Amino acid sequence: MLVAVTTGQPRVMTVENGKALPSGPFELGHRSLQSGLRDWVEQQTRHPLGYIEQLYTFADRDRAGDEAQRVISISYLALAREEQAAPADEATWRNWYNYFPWEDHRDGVPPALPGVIVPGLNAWAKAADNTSMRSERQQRTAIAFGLDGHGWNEELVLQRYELLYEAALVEEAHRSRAKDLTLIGPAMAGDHRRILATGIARLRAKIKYRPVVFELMPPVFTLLQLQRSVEALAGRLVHKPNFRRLIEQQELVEETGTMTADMRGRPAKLFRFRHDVLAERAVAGTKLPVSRA
Amino acid sequence: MLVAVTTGQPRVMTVENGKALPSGPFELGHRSLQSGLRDWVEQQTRHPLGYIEQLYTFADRDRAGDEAQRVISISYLALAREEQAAPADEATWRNWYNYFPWEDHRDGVPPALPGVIVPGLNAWAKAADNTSMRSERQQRTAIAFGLDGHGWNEELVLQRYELLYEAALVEEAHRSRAKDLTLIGPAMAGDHRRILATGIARLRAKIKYRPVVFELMPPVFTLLQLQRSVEALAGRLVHKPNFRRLIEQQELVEETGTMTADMRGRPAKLFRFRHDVLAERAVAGTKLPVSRA
DNA sequence: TGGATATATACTCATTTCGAGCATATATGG
DNA sequence: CCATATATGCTCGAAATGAGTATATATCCA
Repeated sequence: MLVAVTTGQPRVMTVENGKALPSGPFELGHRSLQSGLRDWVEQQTRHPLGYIEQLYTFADRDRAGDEAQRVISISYLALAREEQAAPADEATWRNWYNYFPWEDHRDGVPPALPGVIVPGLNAWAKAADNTSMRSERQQRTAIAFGLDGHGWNEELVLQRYELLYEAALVEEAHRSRAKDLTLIGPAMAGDHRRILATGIARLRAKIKYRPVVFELMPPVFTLLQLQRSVEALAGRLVHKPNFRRLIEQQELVEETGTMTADMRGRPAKLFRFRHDVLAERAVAGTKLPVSRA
Repeated sequence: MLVAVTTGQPRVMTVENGKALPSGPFELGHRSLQSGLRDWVEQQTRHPLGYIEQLYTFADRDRAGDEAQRVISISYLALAREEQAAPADEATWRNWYNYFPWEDHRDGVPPALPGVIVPGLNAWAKAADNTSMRSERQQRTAIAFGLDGHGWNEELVLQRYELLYEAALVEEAHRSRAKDLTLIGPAMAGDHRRILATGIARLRAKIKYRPVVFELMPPVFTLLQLQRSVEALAGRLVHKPNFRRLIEQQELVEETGTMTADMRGRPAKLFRFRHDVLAERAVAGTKLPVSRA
């Protein structure tokens, strides 16, 4: 799962007309899985890769049809700067909110939430066999989707996807697509959408305590651009003065001396990431003000 | 990697006379890797498993000698209550600080740190080829081991182990064990000690925001016992009143109504974990006051 | 030319959280 | 009865956090 941010939107590299994440067989002859992966992706996409992190290893039986030969899939999260050349054939960048329309709260609560999802999940909860199961489904729904006083928690991406899967509100949950339910968002091959949800959750958690956003930024940027990137990933807006306060007091960036031009509004200072903090803080922690309740 | 806490010490299940972590081939015929693992461990150790989490998947070439057939190893972290019957043959619980004597700061700075480790790492740093490499090694050492004003960070277990490995201060780093260096702590088979370090780091990070400590506690416990377990894992002491404040104000536990007896000092209330918070908070977050700087 | 508008940047303030110390209560052991 | 060990409750100041306000400097367009 390869992520970038452009024009204020989080993008993910897809293949097969947006129906799958890039994947490939493991090549022998590399020192490690990571280096093998890096070579493979850079060759496929002509993008230099920044940060790479392992997501999860699957070997579940119901993934591939046949029993005898089980495939082990190791999923990765990688960050890149999109700017450069177009991706290789077949591969395209897609806004990840295409696949998770309920996850973008930057312009308020997405219409699909009160419109389709909440009613659908309520119906699913009511359809449970007994009372305790019903109330458990109700509670999980309320926590995951921030209903009755629970507040939206942007990190619960995977829990939300799994609820929708259990409630059969996403296409992947159906073997045969006969149902006349309103299904939410386009499906992807296999469990690729689940991997996507895992990666988004991981990234949303990580930007709060590791300086990984900078892997997604161009070499030089304004503080507002940085803020927009964080907001794109988190799917929610942050308080501008507080954002700047945190960035500056942690000395994550330094001024380049130059300013933006050709923009609406007052020109902004351009900053660059202080790469020396990687040594100090990659390890020791950072914080971004994506609120926590 | 199977973890428990008894008599105030963090233990890990080992085999081969403490030289290896339990491991086994993947059995087909299970629904998923996790369920397969759970069955396997419960059968091997006769311990019911609580929490399970995937650690990391390796397939590095230098792990097994031969090239043609590469083994993929998926490591897991699992938590259990030790109380019950003795483990199966060959398997024994060991204090994990046997393998990482420099990680236990509950009684102050371990003597091995100023005695052997810091001098060893300094020598290694000085032996670097050029100035920038020297200062980089110095800085990594200072951050990881909390030297010159950096403060001890208990989560950097893996970084510390890797430094010691790079500096060839642990036995695993030597193919031939000819060197006359003072080597620190007993080695384990393959990269098992590295897996252990990864697991400890993960667990130390996790107890701060997820209620996983309770997986290691008996059904009923005092607040001090709970505190001692946290301290055992974290390798550092916590402030008692603040610890109690956090536990109580988050309503993680409830009184059983009974008290301890046969103890020195004033009898303490016994508590049990409120399992309902798993629904609310397993997902939404918790905090423990293991300090962060 | 002069608002309207958009962005940049600086400062303030109340609330919450956190780390640390102090005080008191109730047991055991001699 | 006193030393000691543990339990439990309270206070206080420093730091972090969330939210609001004010001012500066651009562009756009009537």
